[in-house]
Amino acid sequence: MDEGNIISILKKHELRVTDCRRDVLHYFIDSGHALSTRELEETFGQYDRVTLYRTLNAFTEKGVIHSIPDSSGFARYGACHDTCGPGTHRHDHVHFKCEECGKIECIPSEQVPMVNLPGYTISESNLILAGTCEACNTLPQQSVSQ
Amino acid sequence: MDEGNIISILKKHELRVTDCRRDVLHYFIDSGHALSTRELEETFGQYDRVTLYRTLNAFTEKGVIHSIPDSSGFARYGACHDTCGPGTHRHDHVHFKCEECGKIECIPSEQVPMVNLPGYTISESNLILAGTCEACNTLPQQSVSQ
DNA sequence: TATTTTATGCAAATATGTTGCATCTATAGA
DNA sequence: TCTATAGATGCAACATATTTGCATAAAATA
Repeated sequence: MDEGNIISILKKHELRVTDCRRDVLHYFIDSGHALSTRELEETFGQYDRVTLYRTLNAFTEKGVIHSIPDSSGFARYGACHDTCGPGTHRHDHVHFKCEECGKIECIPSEQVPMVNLPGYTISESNLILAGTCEACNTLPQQSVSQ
Repeated sequence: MDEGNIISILKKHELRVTDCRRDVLHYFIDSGHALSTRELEETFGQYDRVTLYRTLNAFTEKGVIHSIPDSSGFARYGACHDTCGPGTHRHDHVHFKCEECGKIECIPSEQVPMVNLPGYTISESNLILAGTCEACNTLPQQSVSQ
């Protein structure tokens, strides 16, 4: 994606355009998988850890990215769909976590089923799948990166 | 649940019966919601933090409890169904997280849908719902405890 | 360009989770 | 019931993750 689009996404979400935010958003959109804070720290050593954390929080609050439920205890994030905005966040996602390579992919095509729970209000619905991804099923054993 | 049942559950899962394990398992079974490590530390101040972490890991390995995917970045745990054991863990769960009171409930009756992803092997399937629970929908505003 | 609002970097604090080791205890067997 | 032993506990220390305060720098607005 080109710089113009990156900038317009930031502005649309009421975020000031800074180097850090441009670089991080670029990376989110171009990488096909969900990102851990660890991976972001390693990728963007030029920015302070604190700045990266604040960037992630700002992006999450404004609906640019969403945090992904994970039982490993580390926060993970993925880029939101175009339809997400400050007040119009689309709250249903399907994610697949590969136990071999550790990568989490967003599966956009699948529909998260609606569940009926009388008395409850459901605003968000996340389906988390885990197993072995296509690449790891095909290729020989890969190194595991949490 | 009475002490005899607690002890038999521990033994059935190849776990030595100790005070800490009895108390923690009791609490898991009697509380209707999923527990954070934070809540366990606060509840069981008489036991060392390390012991509680090791208890959680032992319970998880033996299939007494399961960790619950959560986007907040904290580990959460819930008691497993009767069908779970050291080698026979049921790897599909539905959980509901209330945004008001912060509690996570296990919804045992619902079926997690099977998703077809060609080339992928799916070994686990978790559906995470979020919104407002029945109690918070009925009662006036409650305090939020993460 | 001047002003204001917000982002950044650094230091430090807090939270979360693990490891090593000495000691104690639950369990099984004599 | 007593004893041996594998495993559980507590303590100290470590490792990593995340947040907060504050001074400075930069972006947006007029």
